[in-house]
Amino acid sequence: METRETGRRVTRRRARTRARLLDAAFTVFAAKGFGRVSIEEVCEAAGFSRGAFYSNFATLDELFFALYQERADLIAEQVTEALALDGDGLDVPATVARVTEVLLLDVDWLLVKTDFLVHAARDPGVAQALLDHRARLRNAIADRLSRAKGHTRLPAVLGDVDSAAHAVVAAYDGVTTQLLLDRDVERARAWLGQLLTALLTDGGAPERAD
Amino acid sequence: METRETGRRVTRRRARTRARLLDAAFTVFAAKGFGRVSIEEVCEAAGFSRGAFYSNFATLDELFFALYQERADLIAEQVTEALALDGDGLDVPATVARVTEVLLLDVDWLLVKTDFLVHAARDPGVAQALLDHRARLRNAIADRLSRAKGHTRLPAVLGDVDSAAHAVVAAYDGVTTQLLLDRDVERARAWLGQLLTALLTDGGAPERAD
DNA sequence: TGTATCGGATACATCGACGTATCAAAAGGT
DNA sequence: ACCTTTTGATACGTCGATGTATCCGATACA
Repeated sequence: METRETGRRVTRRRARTRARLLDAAFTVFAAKGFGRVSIEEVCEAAGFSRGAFYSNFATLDELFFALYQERADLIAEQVTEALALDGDGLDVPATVARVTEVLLLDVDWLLVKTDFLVHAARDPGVAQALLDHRARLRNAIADRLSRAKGHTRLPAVLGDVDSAAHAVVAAYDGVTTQLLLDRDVERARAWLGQLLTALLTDGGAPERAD
Repeated sequence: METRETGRRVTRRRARTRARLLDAAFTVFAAKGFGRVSIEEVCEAAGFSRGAFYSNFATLDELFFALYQERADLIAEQVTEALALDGDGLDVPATVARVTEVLLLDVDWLLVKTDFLVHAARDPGVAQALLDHRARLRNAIADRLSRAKGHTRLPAVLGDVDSAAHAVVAAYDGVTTQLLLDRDVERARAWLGQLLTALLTDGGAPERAD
């Protein structure tokens, strides 16, 4: 009778509609941009009326935040996995290729993510969430690099592995920007691979056994 | 409304109000984001009523586009200037410092620019304009690099100067993304400088005369 | 199966933004 | 100074989006 801690009595249906709303929101946001989407459009795309929305979210911002977090966690997981596939002996080109594939998988996601960036840039709370997510990714990369230390060496200017991880993220963001404009995923992947190789191997020269 | 070809009889007042509208728009867009700004807000910030707006622009998109082009041309000019200051013998750190200063001058501009990117990503025509602007910048950089060739050498993976110019732009975009979130301009400048140095000098090792 | 609660649909009132039509003042030419 | 054209202000009608209040069907649990 009480709905104290363990929550509501009915949760199966609720979870389903919430998920459907998030999925629909992703599609609609990707197509039109967060700033040009109304609550009603999202509901329509999900096959609900606005009642369902207001029962699950207070505002469109809230839904956007939930959507971002859901997908961002998914990506973070995939990246961590792609990083872990090698043993300790970091095969730079192969790992770079795997990670690149995950990061530049879906242009729609990049669109939504950039919308979210613009949104976060004007709201300190949201910005913090995004910074946290980025830090998580960076740490995964830094861990990977430091585990491989001794097997491969990094360029001098990038000093510690943290700087190197920062550089990787910056390269990713930079390539993303161009990709949003020309929509050429293959080229972006190749280009990101080249950039990361240049950054992570000493001088970018073809590998020498040492 | 039609815009006549030859003779506007009155242009002084018109030019002034147009400029004031653009300035006000910049402020308002930077503060709230393009997607959350109404025509009336822009007019109010400029000290006009909506009549003035509709007399000068057909839609908010049109104003946004005009605003972007105005400021982007200004930046391109400044960058070109900063690139030309050296003789032929490209002093990498000094030039990088100058360009970095120009590119990361104003966070408000970066906010507006990123809004514009998001906007362009969903409109092929606008995207083309942005791509053109980026190409102009890239070419200025590539020219600079090729003029300096023989004095300095580039890392092998970046091959031709065009790739190097691409890398510079990508680094800029990447650093911008982080800057939008943490708003630390000084750190961003230092970081961009470090990145560009790592990319443009061979392996990032201290320069050797060759 | 009964029943109390939950979840989503519907209807309604409100509000803000938009675009236009019209008007008065300003500006420029002569 | 006069007259014409431009330019920005005002007033109006419209439309879409929002949030809420209410209601009915669905769902879990006894």
